Amino acid sequence: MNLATTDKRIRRSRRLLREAFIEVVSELGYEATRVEDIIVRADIGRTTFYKHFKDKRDLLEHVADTFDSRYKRDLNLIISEPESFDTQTAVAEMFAQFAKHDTFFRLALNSRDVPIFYDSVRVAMKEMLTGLYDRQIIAKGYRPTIPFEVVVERALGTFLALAQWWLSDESQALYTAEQMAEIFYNLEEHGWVSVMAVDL
Amino acid sequence: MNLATTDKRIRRSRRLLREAFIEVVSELGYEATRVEDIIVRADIGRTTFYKHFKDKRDLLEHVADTFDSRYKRDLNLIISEPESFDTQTAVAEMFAQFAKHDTFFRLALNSRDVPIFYDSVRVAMKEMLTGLYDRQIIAKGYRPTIPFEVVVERALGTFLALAQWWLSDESQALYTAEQMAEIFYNLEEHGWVSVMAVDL
DNA sequence: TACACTAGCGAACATGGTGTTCGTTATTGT
DNA sequence: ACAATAACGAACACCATGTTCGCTAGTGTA
Repeated sequence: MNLATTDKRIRRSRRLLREAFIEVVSELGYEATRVEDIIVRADIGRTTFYKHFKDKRDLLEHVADTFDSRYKRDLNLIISEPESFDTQTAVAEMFAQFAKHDTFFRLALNSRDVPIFYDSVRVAMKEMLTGLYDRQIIAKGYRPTIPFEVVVERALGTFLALAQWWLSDESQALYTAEQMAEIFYNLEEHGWVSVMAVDL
Repeated sequence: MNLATTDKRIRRSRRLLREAFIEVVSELGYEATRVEDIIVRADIGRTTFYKHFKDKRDLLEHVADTFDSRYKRDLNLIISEPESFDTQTAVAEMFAQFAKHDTFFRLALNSRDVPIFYDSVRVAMKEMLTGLYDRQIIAKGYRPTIPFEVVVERALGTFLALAQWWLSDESQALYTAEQMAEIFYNLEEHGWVSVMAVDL
């Protein structure tokens, strides 16, 4: 796909198409979105669209790749830094990334209509959590009685459920990324009762 | 949709279309499948297809509904029985249902290409868990500090991760449905460390 | 069994989105 | 300044969709 073109016109066209794609798909859903809708929104000629992309699917993958490389770069920085060996700090950084690219993540998590987005996010987050739990298990000499895979899948489910809720509505205003990480930590470490208060 | 028609021809046509749908979509994937492919495989006239279904999506939903009604009946019986007020017993019954209809559930949990199958299972399980957690929260006077919705979504993630693992490979031989329910209970109640042993 | 009903059928058709071609104009990198 | 080429719009062929119509064949019921 040769992303790093020098020609301004090419970069501009692709950027406009990416932006229009996210907008229109957010409104209509992937299936219902037509190429026509995208190029009208982007104010780009029909010919130009097909010069860059084979079809709607091709653009979808391009958009997914673009976002992937954007937050994966940041996330990889997080893993490599020594202070992120603390789980809570690392998870807080993950939530911060979600807030930073919230348009994309909101689309990815909410519409099961665009499975590629959801999957790519899922895979990236799973890698993160796998690394984090791996460290803890080694550090503390734990030995899983059920497959490690299942422990991670479960933590991933928790993380994505929290993230989805955090991005929806206006709940980002209620909790900071650090507070979300704390909730995640409590749920994982102490079970669901840890997020319950008791009425007298 | 009036599923229980008396006319043999109607039942036959719909059955042939359901069967053809599953076959063709398995081979080509949902997106790439055309109505043309389905009616050729089913050996059904074009007119007949559109007499029964609005479009490809409509048939998809009909197929999902058909599978749904096969296991939902059993699950609804579980909720209504008094002994299932105990969470662990109810969850064990849910695992037992997965084992009973394992062909369908294995398909639904693994196939990402036909999200509606996965979704319908997800929705059914979510209803179950919502009922169970609702009871516990009321019984113990708990007051959630994060949305009840998120607690349930998280439990659902745990349940589905365990179920998917249990159905795959031959791990059904390793644990019984009751033991899986115990693992689920420990994870939910006491956190992930509860399924870890410690090396000396 | 007879008969009214209607599902299934194929052929033909309108519709609408897809992806391509071509000659012209505008913008870019060097 | 200029050669290269991206963007453009209009026109087009193509193909899957979904509908219409007159006819045939299978079905439930009396």
